[in-house]
This record gives sequence, structure tokens and C-alpha cells, in this order.
Amino acid sequence: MSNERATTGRTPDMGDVAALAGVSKQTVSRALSNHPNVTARTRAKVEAAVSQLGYRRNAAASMLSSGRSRTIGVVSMPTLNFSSAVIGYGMERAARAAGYSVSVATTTSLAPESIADSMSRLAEQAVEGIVLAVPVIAGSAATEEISRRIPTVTIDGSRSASTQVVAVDQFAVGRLATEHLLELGHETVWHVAGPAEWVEAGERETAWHAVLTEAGREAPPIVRGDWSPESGYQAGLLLTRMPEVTAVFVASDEMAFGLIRALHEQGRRVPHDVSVVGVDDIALAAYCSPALTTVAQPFEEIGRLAVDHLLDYIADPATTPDPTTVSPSLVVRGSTAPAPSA
Amino acid sequence: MSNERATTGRTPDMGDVAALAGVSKQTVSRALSNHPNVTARTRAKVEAAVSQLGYRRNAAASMLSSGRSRTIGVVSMPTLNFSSAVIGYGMERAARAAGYSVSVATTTSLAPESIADSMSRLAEQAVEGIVLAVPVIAGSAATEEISRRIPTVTIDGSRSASTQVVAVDQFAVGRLATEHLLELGHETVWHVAGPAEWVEAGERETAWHAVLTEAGREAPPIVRGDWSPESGYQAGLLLTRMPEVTAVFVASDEMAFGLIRALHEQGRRVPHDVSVVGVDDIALAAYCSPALTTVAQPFEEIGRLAVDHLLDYIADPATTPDPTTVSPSLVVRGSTAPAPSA
DNA sequence: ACACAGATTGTTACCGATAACAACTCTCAC
DNA sequence: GTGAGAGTTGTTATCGGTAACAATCTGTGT
Repeated sequence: MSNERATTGRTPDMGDVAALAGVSKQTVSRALSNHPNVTARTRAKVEAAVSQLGYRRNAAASMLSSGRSRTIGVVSMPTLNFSSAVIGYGMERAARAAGYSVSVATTTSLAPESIADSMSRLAEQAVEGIVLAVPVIAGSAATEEISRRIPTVTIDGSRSASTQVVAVDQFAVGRLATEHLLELGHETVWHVAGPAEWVEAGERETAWHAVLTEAGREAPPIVRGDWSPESGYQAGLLLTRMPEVTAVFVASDEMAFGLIRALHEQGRRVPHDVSVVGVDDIALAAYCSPALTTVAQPFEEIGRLAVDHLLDYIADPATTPDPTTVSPSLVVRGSTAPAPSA
Repeated sequence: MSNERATTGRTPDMGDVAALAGVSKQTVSRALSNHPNVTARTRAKVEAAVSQLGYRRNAAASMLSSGRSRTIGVVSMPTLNFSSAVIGYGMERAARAAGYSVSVATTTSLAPESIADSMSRLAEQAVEGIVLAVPVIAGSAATEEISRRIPTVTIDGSRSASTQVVAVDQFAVGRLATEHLLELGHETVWHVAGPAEWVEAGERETAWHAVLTEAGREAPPIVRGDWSPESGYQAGLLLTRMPEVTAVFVASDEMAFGLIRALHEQGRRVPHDVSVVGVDDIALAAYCSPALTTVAQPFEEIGRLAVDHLLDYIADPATTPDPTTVSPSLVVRGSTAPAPSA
């Protein structure tokens, strides 16, 4: 008693499964795609044959024939920082839940041509949608061209005609931090900002400035860093030279760590002499000395939302771009205290 | 004068390019794959047609027909920690340099069946090779089955019949840290270890123990954490109760941050009363107060090596598994000092 | 018992590229 | 001038699925 098809030594294909289950290739395909109109009995026979042969569907063939890759692409910076790592995790979970896999293209620069390059690498892999997890201020012709063809969602970027946006309300980030420090009685708040080409950084600055102005305070000059702890340290060396500095809003926790270290070295106590607020709520924020007051951003949710939106958009490209924002929250720890009553 | 083929509204395929360039499909294929035997003239015509039509090769078709996906897969834990992020970066760069792209499958648990599941998701995507960037102690039948079919390299794992290993010399990590502390004159060295199911953690323990024994010192009981800062903090609360503790080797920087915070809170000064050595050299290590002495691991190099090995292995599966190790290095900063001359 | 709708299964053609092989062109030695 | 051989290009079959349509089966109401 022998099968018609000899499957020895060859990786089994759908035809082999069909033959073993005594049905047609197409029925196997339907059973495996959870198509509704398949009898329980048939489905069981197919599943038995599948596991007996150790069959796996060939993704390439499936993709070629259906035109659907069940893959979404992500453009991100080399994920050395907390936020992108967590965003990536949120995306992966959401994508997997929807039966999609995620392909990552890193870009080392924020230049539009570099981003466009990453996007076309993804396009070559026939991704059905793209998440731009980089701080794009302006799209270029090249990026626009691709996102017209492939549904694209931008995280924390600026809106453009063919791109949806999912973002943390960065204005709220700046507002929460600055208001917190003013409420503690500080005369004004200094700001260590992120690089000018990051949208997030710009919006936090704007909010910081707006809150100060609204409260009738003078906004001191901005000190600019590059997100690195070292740049925060340098900013700290600068600020310790000015005795009038009692409150600093730092645009990231990592810079805040550097800043606090500089303050310590120069004998300024935190929070007794200077209060510091960071942004991100990285894992170590609670274990700094003193524990860092910071503005937490729901990164994992952002990742999830970006993918959910993208999948909706893929399902119905007619959807009108509808920017979604989620709110940050202030986490008060030990690095902030009432102003020294000079 | 009109072309035979109307390409309007359809994404162009190789046939369109061929028609426009006045050559055959196959020649286009050869030109685009950098096949040697194509005239410069022909290649130029093809390239012109490609850019005129905005043609991109369909990866699915290419994969189906050639059987090669030009993709490698990575199994990793949700990349919330420094090391995996940097390893991932190193892999991506190496893969891209070789014309490969990287597909990531995260696994939330270290259970063999969970890892096997991630591996088969990758197998479904027809990856040509797999990097296991998770601390596997033992393979299961299921994982073995897959890695027999698909070339697999394990990072920092245990060797198995069908798997190559690329690893940091974790014994050296433990040795460097422990010897450094002994050389500073400490009577013995305490150890806050990582979870028992991580190979790295085990080897560091072994080395720590061996160095102490060899020096004729008594090895104090091990305190075990789970890599989180919180677990380091808890370990710190425990150790501060014992006045005889003057030197601690902590198996990760993040735990070291937690431990140092606990020491501070309890009034033990670092490094004056207690010296601390961490592992990893995360970006913030230099900005802790005091700056953290730690053992740096060349993560990016590990990622690169893993991919290089994998590609060699793919090219020639007959290669005998040949474990590669790279050396860590001690970075001395401010958290270690000579033993208090009690 | 019969017609008919809906559910289930089968048949055929095709997705877009590449491998294997066949055919052609050119150069150079004799 | 001719044949050998290398270099270049074309032809055909095929990879493993899925869409679209055709065919069959099931159960229901009259």
C-alpha cells in the first residue's frame, strides 16, 4: 500500500498534504487559511496530514500568488535607546496578534534620502505597510512617493498628505514638567533640550516656553544636548556656574543622569539646591540617586496603536488620515523639591 | 511608435523592463543579479529601463524560484535591555553588508517550546539561517530538528550538535571582576548573580568561585537577582545588613544601579565602604554616582560575528562547528577602591 | 418527491522570477 | 576561410501557492 506521491527527501508541499488527506490542494489552502466554508471533518483530516508530514506553508509562494506578504516594515534608528526598544516590542506584539510579521530597516541618519532608502528596502520586501519610527520633520519627494503607494504611519512625526500619525502629546510632556517645577515655587525653569531636528524636542521646548510666558516668568536661554548622557553632563557643568539655577527640565532621562552627575561633582545637591525633571521613565530612573522625577510616555501603547492604525489603513486605504495622540504622565520621585527659600 | 506592452497602472515586472530595454527577461535577471557575463552596454540599457519604469524586483517571486530568501532570522527576548539592542544592531549591519535582511521573532519565555515556536515562525518565512540570541541552556528535540534543517548560530548559549556558538568569554568576565576586587585588597567578594537559567550567569558564577578558591578565600553565599534594577536594590538591602561586606561583583550594570541605591539609602558609601563592579558597560554606567566600574562586553562585535559565521555556514554547511569566543574588558571607574583598612 | 439556495469541494490558470539548457556571436589560431 | 572555444543572450519549464470559476453535495419548504 503506497502513496502515489513519494515525499521522501523533499520538503512536502501542499500537493503532498492534499494527497495524504484525500482532498484537493485548494481545500488544503482553505483549511490552513481558516476559510469559513470548510467542514470540521475535512479540516481535521488536513491538520492530521499536515502534522504527519511536518508541512509548512511556503511564504514566498503564498505571497507571490496572493500579492499579500502579511508583513509590515518598520524604519527605526539603531535601537540603542529605551523608547524605540519598547515601541518595537509593542509593535511586534500587535503585529503578531494580527498574524503579521515585522521587518526592520534601520537608518543611521535622519536625512530624507537615508529614510527613503530604508523605505525602499522595505518596499522591495513587499511589505504591506510601513511604520516610520523616526522623528521625521519633513518628508521628501522620495518618501512621499513610497508612502503614496504603501500605507504609512509615522510615530511622533509631522503630518504629511499621505501619512498617518500616532504620537505622544509632546506639548503635554513639556507642560507637565514645567508646571510641576513652577508649582514647587521655583522662580523659573531652565531647559536642556534635545537636538533641533527632532520634532519631539521642538514641541517640548514650545510647551516649556508657553507655560513660562503664561505664568509671567522669563524664559532663560536654552541649553541643547544630543540625548546622550555626556551631553547632559556638559549641560550640567554649564548650569552649575549660575547660582540662580534651581530648577531644570531635561528632555530625556539619560541626559538627566549626566546632568545630575555634573551637579553632584560641583557640590550642588539634588533636589535640595536644584530640582531636576527628566522624560521617558527608563527602567533606571527610579534607581538614580536621588530617584528621578520624570514624564512617562506610554511607548508600548504607541507601538501597538501604530500597528493597529496601519492595519486599519491597509484594510481600507480610503480612511482619512486621523492623527491620534496619547497622553504622557508625570511620575514624581525624589529629584524635585520646593524651591530653596533663599 | 508604441511599445507592445502597456505598463500603465500596473507595477512593472521584469518582462516590462526586458521589452523596454530590448532584451530578454533572463538577461534582465542576470544584469540585476550582477552576473558576470553581461556586456556593459546591455547592463546600461537594462539599468536605464529599470530607472525609467521605477522597477523593483519582486522578492517573493525571486525567492520562490531560486529557493533563496536572502533573509536571516533572529530569535531574541523582547529587546528591553542594552545588550540585545546592541547585538541586534551589529547583526543588522553585518547582514545588510552581505545583502541580507533580518527578520526578528521575539520569544517571551525561555522555555524550549517557546523558542521552537519562534524558530518555526522564522522557518515559515524561509529564512536561510537563524541566530539564537537567547540564553539557551539546552536544546529540545523540536529546536534540534529545525537547526538540523536550517543553519543556526547560538549567541552565548551552550553548544549542541547542530548549532554553532559565538560567545563572550563569560568565565573571563567573572574572573576580571573578581580579580580586580581582590587586587584592591578586599578579603573576599560577594556576588549578586543573574537567574540560574541563563548560561552567562552560570559561567560568571563559576569564574567568581574559582578565583576566590584559588586565592584561598572563602566564597560567601550567592545572592540571586533577575537582571532588573529592583532585584539589585533588594540584594543591596540584604547585603547592607552585613558589615563585613566590602566588595560586590554584580552580574549586570542595571542590578548594580539598584544595589548602589540601596547602599546609599542605608548610609554605606560607595566606594569608600563598599566597592561595586557591574557587567555590560551600559551608556549610563559612566554617569552613575559614583561612575560604575564594570566589565564591558563587545556586543556589537558579537552580533557581527554571529552573522558572519552564519553566512559562512550557509555558504558551506559542511563546516564543522567551531565555537568562537571574544574577550571582555575591565573598565575601571569610581565605584571601586582599596579595601577599608579596618 | 422536487426544485432551489447555500455550503462545500475541485479545476484551471496564473502570480514573477530563476535554473538549466540551447543557440548564437565573436575572436583568434591555423 | 574555418573550426574551436569563450562569452553573451534567448527559450522553456518550474518553483508552491491562491483567485476565480465550475461542479457537486446538503438540507429545506412545498
